[in-house]
Amino acid sequence: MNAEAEKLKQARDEFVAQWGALGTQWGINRTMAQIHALLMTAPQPMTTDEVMEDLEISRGNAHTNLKELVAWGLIRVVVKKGERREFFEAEKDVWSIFTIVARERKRREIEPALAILNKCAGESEGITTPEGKAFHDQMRALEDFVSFASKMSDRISSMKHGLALQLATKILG
Amino acid sequence: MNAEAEKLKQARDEFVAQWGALGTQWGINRTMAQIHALLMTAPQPMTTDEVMEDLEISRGNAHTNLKELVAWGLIRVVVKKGERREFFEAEKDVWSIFTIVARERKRREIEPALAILNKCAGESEGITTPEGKAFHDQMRALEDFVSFASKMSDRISSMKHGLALQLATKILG
DNA sequence: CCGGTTTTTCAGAATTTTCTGAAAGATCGG
DNA sequence: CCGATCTTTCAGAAAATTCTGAAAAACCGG
Repeated sequence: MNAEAEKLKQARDEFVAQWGALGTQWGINRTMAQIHALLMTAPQPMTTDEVMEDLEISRGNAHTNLKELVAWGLIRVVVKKGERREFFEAEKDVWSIFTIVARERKRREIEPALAILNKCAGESEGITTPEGKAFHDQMRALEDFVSFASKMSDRISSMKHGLALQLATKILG
Repeated sequence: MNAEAEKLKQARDEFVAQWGALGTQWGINRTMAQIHALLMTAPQPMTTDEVMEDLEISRGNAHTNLKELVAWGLIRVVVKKGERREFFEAEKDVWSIFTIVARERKRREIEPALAILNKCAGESEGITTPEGKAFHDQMRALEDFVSFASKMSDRISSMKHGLALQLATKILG
């Protein structure tokens, strides 16, 4: 292997390792983040066995996390002519990745929060004590804000990349 | 205890329990989220012992998570005249809570990501193979996007609540 | 300084999450 | 239908995280 290929391999390995460590912070498990990093920087779609070998993980682990990434929509299954094995390929466009992650986070973080707030606000509706009133108001304030954030997230995610950028320019400018 | 107080207690207990469960999804530990929920809905600042008793947790656990919440800025220490014990009080304003969480998430999620991307982009600079070029481009694209998101987050967080709402109206309208 | 109170720390226990490896299930060409 | 290949599942192992409880440290009025 020549010097350039060696340098590339090193940089890529580092990216995969570090991205995996970072995944933990994001509430995503290490392996899933590593596979994602690996596929995002793979020149070709990869098989389960290649992923296993590259990351030195078990088949079960590779399989589960590959399917999870497919469920998120961050990677796709690719079938090749004359090949029975499945190949996996990552979405590489950053705006697409962003909208996918935003959608998933909304589903897992925003929507359950809204449900709780709405329920608690409802249950404390009409209580006449000062404490009850304060609690109710606090729930409503949180609910309003979260609901508002949810709508913003939808709106931005549904924009085309260019349009979002244009909006951003206005905000940053 | 009368019916209204009972109803309130139930609603609040549910909020604390559910918010705690939700915390897990957010990458925050259950106890920390529960304490936060408890203090956000407390009519008065609370002591460590009150928090312990209310959530049925150990002193060590209560202490560690209270201090962690103080470090985040989500709660404050309050000293009362003639009292040696510390009391804790939560920030209740939703916009303040949002900016604190946004700032912390940026620090823990965005900044480390930027560092990795920048390093890997640098290391792969100037590699002439097609794979090397593709890797470098991917790193730069990710870096640009994350850096951009970081700036947006700063800009929005530093707005006054009213101004943010005004901007939001423009986006949603 | 003393005795009482409150805060802090941390080793080991408990719990939760993730991973392995092997077995079972599916798919396919012949 | 068979044998080969690939995919899926899952019980138990391993690892990571969180919690307890008790001891140590800090603090304070007198």
